[in-house]
Parts: sequence; C-alpha cells; structure tokens
Amino acid sequence: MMPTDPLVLEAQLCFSLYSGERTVGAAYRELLAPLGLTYPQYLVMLVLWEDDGQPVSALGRRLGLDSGTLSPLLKRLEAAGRITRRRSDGDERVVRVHLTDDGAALRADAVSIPGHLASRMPLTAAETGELRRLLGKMCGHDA
Amino acid sequence: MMPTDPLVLEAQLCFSLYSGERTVGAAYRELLAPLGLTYPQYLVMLVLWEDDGQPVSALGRRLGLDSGTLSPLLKRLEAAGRITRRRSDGDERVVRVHLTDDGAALRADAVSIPGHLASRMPLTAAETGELRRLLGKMCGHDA
DNA sequence: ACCGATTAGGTTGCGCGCAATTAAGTTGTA
DNA sequence: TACAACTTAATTGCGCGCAACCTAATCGGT
Repeated sequence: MMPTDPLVLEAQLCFSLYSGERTVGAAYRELLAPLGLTYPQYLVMLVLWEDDGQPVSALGRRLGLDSGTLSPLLKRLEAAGRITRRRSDGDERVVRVHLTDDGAALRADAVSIPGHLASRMPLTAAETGELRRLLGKMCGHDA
Repeated sequence: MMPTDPLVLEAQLCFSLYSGERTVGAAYRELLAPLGLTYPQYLVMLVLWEDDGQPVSALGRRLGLDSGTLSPLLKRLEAAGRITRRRSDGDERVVRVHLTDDGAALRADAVSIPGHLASRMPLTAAETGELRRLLGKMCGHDA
C-alpha cells in the first residue's frame, strides 16, 4: 500500500474548492447574464434585498470583502442604475447603499435562480446541505 | 413553519463556496508567500512537479484554465526563473513548459504545505475527504 | 500541391480580490 | 479647544479568470 503523494493535485482540498467554485460561478454567470449582474454583484444585491440602506462596511462584513473590492463594484452597480450611494446624515464618513426602484424590482427576476441552480447540479438536497455544513465548519462558522 | 427565503445569502450554496474558497485561498497565500508563489501558480507547479515538459494545453485541461489565464501566469513564472517555455520540435504550435532547476527544487519546500494546511483547518480527515467527494460530484467528476 | 478547416497559443479588455496607502470625518482626552 | 488616535471609504497596483479575437502552424480532402 503506497502512501498517496501529498502533492498530487487531486489529493488537495484546495483544488477541489478552487475548481468547484469556478464551476458553480460559471453556472451563476449564465443565469445572471439576463439580469445584467455579475456573480459578486448578485451577492451584494442579495444582501441589499435583505436589508436596504446598509453602509459599505456592513456589506463588507457580511460578504468578507474590503473597500478595495466593494468601492468599484458599487460604482458599477450605481452606473447601471441599480443602487445609489449617499453619505450618512449622522456620520459623514459612512456611505449608505440604497436600492433604486430598478434594483428592488430585480429581486423578482432573481427568486428563481437558486432553484434553477439546484436543479442543474448533480447533488441531492441532503448532499447540498452537508456540503454547506462542511464549508461553514471549515470557515470557522461554529455550528 | 415558515419556508426559508431562498434568497437569503447564507441559504445559498454559492456563498458557502465563494466564501470557503477565499478562506482557504488566504491560508495558502500565507504559506506560499515564502516560496514566492501565488495560489494559482502553486497549482501549476503541482502539475509540473507531477509531469515536467507538458504543453500549455495539458496544463489548461488539468486545471480547467484557458490560455487567457495561463499565458500571462506562465510568463510570470518564467520571469521568476521557475520554468522555461520552448516550442515543441515536432509541432511548432505547441509550447512545452519545463521546470528550471530552481523550479524543481522548490518542490522540496512545498511538500509540507498540505500538512500545514490540514492541521490549521477545523475539519477532521474524514470530513475533508467527504468535502472533496461532494465537490467532485458537484463538478461532475463521476465517482 | 492547393486551400479551407482545425488546433495551439497569445493578446486585449474587463471585473473581481486583496494589500497598501491616502483622505476625510469623528472621538477621546487633556 | 486643541490634537492625537481611530474609523470609514476611496484609490492604486497587481494577479488572476474569462470572453472575444487574432495569428501561426498543421491537417484533410481533393
């Protein structure tokens, strides 16, 4: 019984993750193209649909992204007419991100996406749940 | 019993994957910095350590990357002295990627990386295996 | 031998991610 | 009230990923 070489590509979790993320990303890209959203932009919109008017910092905390990523992304969403950015009244440092009517309406077109994606993935609902659980545990989301 | 809103960020597999990939990526970045390699460059080196002198197309097939990603990445590895690129003798279209002595020697510094990473991740070996299995199945790597 | 189709790789353009820096606003403390 | 420490975003620079396009080399059929 030979021990598996630890440096074989497929033996490394990193490659499964790397590869899996890009596979799912490609599927989302396809579904999101009609909405005129990229995959990260969709994630930002999800957070805004949950709770409109959040500061940039809150979006960053929720998604694990910093201003270096969010600032230009939000600028593009603003240019596309999906959001507006306004300095907060109380604290001029914070920029609050608000949905436009167009941005809020986009939610209706997005509700079907998780279902479409689940149906095209060769995993059962139980497997998907287990996958989410393991990924969450991996990131230290204690549960 | 309310049904969970399908658009809640955390209910979506995509976000677990997105987030997990970046978490693991950050861990690799830290371990790879002393070697002067980025995470994708490390994946390319893994493939070359397994089998030196492969054409660019073979690297792309193995990693799921196209020339738009690989060409500049390989150029940077070449500039760093880790690889060389030579047109194939038989077919002038194919470019074969070869490790330099430096690139080959780097393998010795890399063998400890998978172990270090596994030890800092809050998953058991069994969980990691299950995670890899699910990710593989998700990507259609029939097994 | 010729010519269209195919294949391999490179280039361009754009949108992330992330580190590092900067600028502006706010808070705490003397 | 002055002033240093802190907080919030924006900016810069670089390296991916990927789509779209381009060029050069090879192959296939006639």
